[in-house]
Amino acid sequence: EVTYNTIIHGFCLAGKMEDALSLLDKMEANGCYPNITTYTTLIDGFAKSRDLVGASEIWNEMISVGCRPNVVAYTCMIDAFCSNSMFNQAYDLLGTMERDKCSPNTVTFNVFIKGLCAKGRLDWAMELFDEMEKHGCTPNVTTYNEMLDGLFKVGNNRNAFELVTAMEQRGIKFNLVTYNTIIHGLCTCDKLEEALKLVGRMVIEGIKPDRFTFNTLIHSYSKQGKVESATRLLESMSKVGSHADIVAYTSLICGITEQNDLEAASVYIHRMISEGIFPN
RNA sequence: AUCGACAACCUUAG
Repeated sequence: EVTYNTIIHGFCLAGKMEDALSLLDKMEANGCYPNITTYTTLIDGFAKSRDLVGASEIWNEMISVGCRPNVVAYTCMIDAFCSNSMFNQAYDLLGTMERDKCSPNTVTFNVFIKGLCAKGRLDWAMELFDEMEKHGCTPNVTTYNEMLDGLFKVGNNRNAFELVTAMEQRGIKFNLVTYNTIIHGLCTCDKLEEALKLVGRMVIEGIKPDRFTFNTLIHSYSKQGKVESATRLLESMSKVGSHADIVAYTSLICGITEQNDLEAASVYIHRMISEGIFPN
């Protein structure tokens, strides 16, 4: 079963849900019984493909063969509802979990909060954020990162920075994503100097800026017309082990093009191609 | 009172 599960997981990651399903059929035909992991893998795959019908079909099959959903299965199904913006159904399922003596955990709430944040439903996300403690689920750094990102993206920088302060007070260690999220938030409101200060701070903390960090800054510099700085950043990436990728080049080239410097733009297009990165 | 191996959450351009 593990072998089947692993391959099914591979198909799900590739978004090839038809192949995943035919493998499920095959495993059943060969006398292998799908287990809870098989079902959660498939439900998660459908959730990520935003295919609620597919997810529900697996869910129903799981129930009909007498396989009891566990916390992962419920969480994946909540994810499926959330990716379809069906938050009321997701919330109902959260209630079902409690009744089913299958308590949600921090990941369950994180999935729900992520879905709400993705749709700008920060009001509801903040409620859940408060509510999860009452369910015995402590927000972790991922929870905070999701909330921060959501708050910045709806332009609620004030609450975002309050949350940053709260994290510091509660001793939540910032990770790479935390820094990248805040840096992105600062860049979005053109506070590039503040963003650079944070880069300095993360380095001091021993956290290496990655391509998300660089790309965010390159985009921001390009947008502000500071193409030289953007270029310098892109050039420096390889020195710290992050290879410039399609996002870095696209951001820089957009900036250069804004300046009507088409020759420079074509230089970078050729360079990215020579590095095996093809413009899309 | 679990041999081991498989499943769920966060950040970047367009």
